Amino acid sequence: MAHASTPAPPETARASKRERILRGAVEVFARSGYFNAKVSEIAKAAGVADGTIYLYFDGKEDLLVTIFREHTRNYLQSLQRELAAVSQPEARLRIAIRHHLQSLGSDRALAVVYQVELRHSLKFMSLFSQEEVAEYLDLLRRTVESGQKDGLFRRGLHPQLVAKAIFGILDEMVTSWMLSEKEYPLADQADQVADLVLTGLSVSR
Amino acid sequence: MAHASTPAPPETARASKRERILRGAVEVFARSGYFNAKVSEIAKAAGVADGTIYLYFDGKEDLLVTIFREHTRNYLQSLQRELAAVSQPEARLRIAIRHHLQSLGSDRALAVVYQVELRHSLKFMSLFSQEEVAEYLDLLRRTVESGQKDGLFRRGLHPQLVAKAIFGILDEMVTSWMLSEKEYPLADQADQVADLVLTGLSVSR
Amino acid sequence: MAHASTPAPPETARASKRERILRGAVEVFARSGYFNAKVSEIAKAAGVADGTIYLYFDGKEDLLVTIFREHTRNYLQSLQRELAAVSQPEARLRIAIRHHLQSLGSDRALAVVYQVELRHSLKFMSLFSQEEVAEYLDLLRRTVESGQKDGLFRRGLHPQLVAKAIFGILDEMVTSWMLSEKEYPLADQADQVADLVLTGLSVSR
Amino acid sequence: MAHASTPAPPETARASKRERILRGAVEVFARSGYFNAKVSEIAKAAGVADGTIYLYFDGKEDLLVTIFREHTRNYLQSLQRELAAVSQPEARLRIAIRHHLQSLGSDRALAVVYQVELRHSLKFMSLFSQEEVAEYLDLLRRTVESGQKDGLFRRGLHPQLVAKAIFGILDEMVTSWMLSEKEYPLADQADQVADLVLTGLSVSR
DNA sequence: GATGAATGAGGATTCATTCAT
DNA sequence: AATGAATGAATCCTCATTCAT
Repeated sequence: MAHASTPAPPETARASKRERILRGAVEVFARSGYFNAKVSEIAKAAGVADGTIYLYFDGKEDLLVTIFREHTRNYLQSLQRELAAVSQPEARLRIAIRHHLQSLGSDRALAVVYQVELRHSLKFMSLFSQEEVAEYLDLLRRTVESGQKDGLFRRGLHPQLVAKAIFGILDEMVTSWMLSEKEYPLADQADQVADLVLTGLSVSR
Repeated sequence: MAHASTPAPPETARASKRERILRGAVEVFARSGYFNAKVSEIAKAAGVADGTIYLYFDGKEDLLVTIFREHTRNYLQSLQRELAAVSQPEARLRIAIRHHLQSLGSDRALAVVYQVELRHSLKFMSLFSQEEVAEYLDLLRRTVESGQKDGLFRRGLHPQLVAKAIFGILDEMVTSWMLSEKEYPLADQADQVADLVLTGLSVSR
Repeated sequence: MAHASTPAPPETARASKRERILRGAVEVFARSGYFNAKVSEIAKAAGVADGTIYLYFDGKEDLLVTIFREHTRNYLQSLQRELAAVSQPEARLRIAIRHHLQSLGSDRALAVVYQVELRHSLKFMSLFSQEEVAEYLDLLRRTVESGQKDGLFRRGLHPQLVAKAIFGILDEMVTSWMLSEKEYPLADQADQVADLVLTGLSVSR
Repeated sequence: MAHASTPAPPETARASKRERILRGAVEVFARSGYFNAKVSEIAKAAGVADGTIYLYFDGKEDLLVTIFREHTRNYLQSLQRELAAVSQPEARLRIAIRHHLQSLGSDRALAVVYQVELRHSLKFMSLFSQEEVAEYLDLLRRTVESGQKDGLFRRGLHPQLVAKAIFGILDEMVTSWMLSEKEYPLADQADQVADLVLTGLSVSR
């Protein structure tokens, strides 16, 4: 496609350089923490020169924001794909719960960035709770509401509160797993957690 | 009470200086974030010279650790005092939930330190999840267990998981409140949250 | 002598406090070096409060200057006392050489202060070469001159140069001993050094 | 000589930056003393940014050590070159004496660093008396020994002691010159000092 | 596009000195 | 006279970012 003569970083080389930098950042942030992470360390982990990072990103902070945005977007997209064909509220919650635990449980470094590094400051925390995460909470809330409307879930519980509670439970599970020295697979808890949540939501007979 | 003339920095002057420094640290950490907080800013907030901080603490990090330890200790002690005379598991959980939301809901700066600044690094996160917090989780777990044994709470739910879930829900409520731009009193949610939790635990009829 | 009622630091207590501070300073300077020595360390070594040092001295620098001045004065006085009854130039040089090596060889901490700490800066070096030390060099020079006049010492050697040479030799012997890990008595070299010097000065037959 | 266009900081630019920093350090150490010397002053003297110094050296202390090591190495190498073709012990000593006085006498700032700043602490003093300086003393000692074996120098004098004495005399001459306010050329004393030493060593007739 | 040498702002901490008691 | 808590000036070094090549 490129008929240029000289170097001509093919599309993919460029893409992979950007990805390598992001991956390097995830690993270095997870290992050292955002504030202690050195840009030069990230460059080394990515196999590029320090200055190269600034060709792709605005700086250290932009790396963190980008990691958050891209992973959250991917996360939401794949979740929505999985939910597309499922309308049953209970099943939808089970899928969401498993998806949450699987996504972060499959990449400890990414989990550390999500559970620890992204909460470095009020600024990031706000970022965290806006937009994408708000959308995620909304998705949970609507599912709860629809379950209540269908008479599947107990009414009387404020759907927004329930959505936050589910998020809080999942968040705590991930954090707890991430800090644990035992190496259990996080997704193994999906059924238990789903049982807990659905039991809590279930209509008493 | 002291009739002596000279003795100088009476017990309380010294104590209050220490407290002023800790309070200054809470406020500056909440405002600027731990890493961006300048020791000189804390000193100014406390009304002491920069160097004075080092007469009372080992450094910036020690301030954060001390804030955590002392508040958590106080928190646990006052909770245990409130629970001393209460044996009914439902009532105990209601008290714990309200206590949690009240403690952090009455001091936004402290809440920021707890929800954000203490989670700066894996190191602090670990600190956070050890000892005092572990004791707190344990208290919740034992209450759940005793409710299950008494037939008040649904069996089949793993008590440790339930304890984590309760903690996760509370944690999320505090974070959500802390980040919210609305100024609602956090403790007002105590009943709702307690209902949510107790409903989830209740034995179906 | 003091009929005062209360504390009444008797003459000697005061004197000894001053001496204790100076001795503490010699030891701490020798151990840590002048710049790394902390005033509070000296106070501790002397068994007084930090502030007390400032009742007796103008500060850290004054301590070093005072140590130098007082020891050098004592040194010169005792040397002059020993030389008072001796007129023979050879004997006078032998006495001076032994006296030099004995004085510093009997107190390694003091030797360190003299050979190392006093040479911290051009300012101290100048102090070192002025006044008392100049007087010492002069004493050596006059002895050499008188030996030459008497025909005991070879003429043709510039007396001032010889005096500096003798001082240089002695200085090097002290430094070498001070740095040596072996624990030989420095004064044992007095005769050898004196032989060396006197041989060099002796008239060829 | 280099026809390449881009390669950037040519060997010499880099080398000269390093040299400029070292020279700046010599001057600032001589002017202010090691402890009072500010790294930023050295950077200014060298015409580089503060941080640049840390690209070439480990820190302030490393600068002092490097100055010492490199100058001493150069000194010894040029001395050995001068002595290579000279076997006569008297001539060898004359050359060594002149070389010593010339080297330090041609650079007052360097002399200050050698005579004053390097003796800041026992640690540096030890450095000073190890390795290179030990090699220098050895060279003097062997020359004395060989003169004694040849019957040129008086026996009965301990060669090691004589070597130290020569070093002490030279050291004192340099210090004395360095502190003097008169601006006499130090090397002018070479013959006088050599006469003094050789006279002292000469066999009586 | 890529490099990496150079920059220089920024801050935690130490410690000599003061002074109220 | 003695204390020692308090002060606050002073500086080394790090590291995110730039830009000439």
